[in-house]
Amino acid sequence: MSCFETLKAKGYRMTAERRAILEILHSTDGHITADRIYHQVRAKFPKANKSTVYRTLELLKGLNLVAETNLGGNSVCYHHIEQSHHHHLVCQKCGRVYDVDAAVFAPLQELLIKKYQFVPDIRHLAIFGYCPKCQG
Amino acid sequence: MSCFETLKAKGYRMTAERRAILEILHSTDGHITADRIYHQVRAKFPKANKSTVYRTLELLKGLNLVAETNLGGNSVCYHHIEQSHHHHLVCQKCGRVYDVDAAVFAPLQELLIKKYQFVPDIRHLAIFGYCPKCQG
DNA sequence: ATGCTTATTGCAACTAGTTGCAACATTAAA
DNA sequence: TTTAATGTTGCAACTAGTTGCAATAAGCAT
Repeated sequence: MSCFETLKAKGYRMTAERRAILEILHSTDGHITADRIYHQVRAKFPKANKSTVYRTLELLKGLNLVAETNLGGNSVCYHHIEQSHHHHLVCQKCGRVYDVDAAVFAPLQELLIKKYQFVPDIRHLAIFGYCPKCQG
Repeated sequence: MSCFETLKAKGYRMTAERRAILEILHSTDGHITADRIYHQVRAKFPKANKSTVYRTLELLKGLNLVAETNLGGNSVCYHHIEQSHHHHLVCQKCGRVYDVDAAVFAPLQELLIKKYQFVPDIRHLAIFGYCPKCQG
């Protein structure tokens, strides 16, 4: 199901701004901040408002079409979800971001379900620490 | 080593505002937002500034004297670190917060070290999901 | 194509948190 | 106790993100 169909199926509407935001997310390799999305949307729709961008990202996040990740800077990053989920290891020293396969978290998820009857909804997690090059 | 000594050992100074903030953190059971700390400090020092509160919390966080946790509301929470570390399971439906012992994360930590040579610095983590009462 | 319902937008004002800078205050040393 | 060094504060202006509301426009039915 395409993003368009997912929106429609839930009674949401497809607007020019939303299309633009989805296109930006699709054409972006890696992460992008809300502010950068906003500026790109403005290039096409000069009077688009930032609240529209934030509200759209919030909506897409709720529909599981984009992932929101706090990579430790002063603003949150977004990216479009397609294939496999992955998480991030962020080095507190050098700032490098490493991708980790979601499978690594499977044991933790099972443990939380078994021990706490809590079903985690781990979508895009950033774990901070020290990378191989910055230890000691 | 007391908070006071930890600060002094690193060349930081103990001021009236810092003392007030530490007292508030110590006397608070559970979590408290920066804004609430700010208002309590103001009760004692009417012209204290919010940037002082934020800067002090940032400092204490760096010294591992307080933990910062995003519990999903619109502001981050703090609490003073004493005994054992623990993490949080936050229900996305009802908002309840459950404490989880840090030991639950030990296997994940080992895996990250072994597989990625990444040493995680998991201090206060919030995992979102659905609690026992809100499933289905 | 027209009209109706209601989702969506722009706006403006707001909250949470950050930053540069000059003034100030703690600490240790003389 | 005075002084010097520098850590800390208040201030004001800023960034990121949110919210209520009236105006607008998408999508559907006719």
